[in-house]
Amino acid sequence: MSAFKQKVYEIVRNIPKGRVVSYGQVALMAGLPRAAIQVGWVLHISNEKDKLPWWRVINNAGRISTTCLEHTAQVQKEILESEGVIVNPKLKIDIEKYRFIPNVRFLNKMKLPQDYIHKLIEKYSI
DNA sequence: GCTATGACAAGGA
DNA sequence: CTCCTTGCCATAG
Repeated sequence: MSAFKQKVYEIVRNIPKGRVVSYGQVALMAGLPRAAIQVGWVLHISNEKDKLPWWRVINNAGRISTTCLEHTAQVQKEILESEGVIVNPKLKIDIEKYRFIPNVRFLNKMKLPQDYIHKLIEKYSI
């Protein structure tokens, strides 16, 4: 398994219940700022969906964007709502209200280079 | 190594 | 707000 996949798994596993993140955020935390689409791919092909809170990952527009036939957007909506996240009928979520902002300790856990972490802190003041 | 494929993102129309 | 286009980059074949 690639390091990228492992990081994605670890990050997604650590998203708190009732919070959400965007694909781009996960990519950023995995060390690949522009690999958002790959994050979706990793979740899509993952055979550990039962261990991963994949439903807490949505796109940056605050919309559920899965096309997976086994785990539909409707299913994702219901799981999120069961965690207290409000999803409107058009699958839209107030992402800024529920967005999970990682702290420095969380980033350190991801084993990213120190200078990369400092960049993130600088750029996003987290 | 090259091409096609996306559970994406950002900006324009 | 909703489409559409362009840029992106890890994988699969």
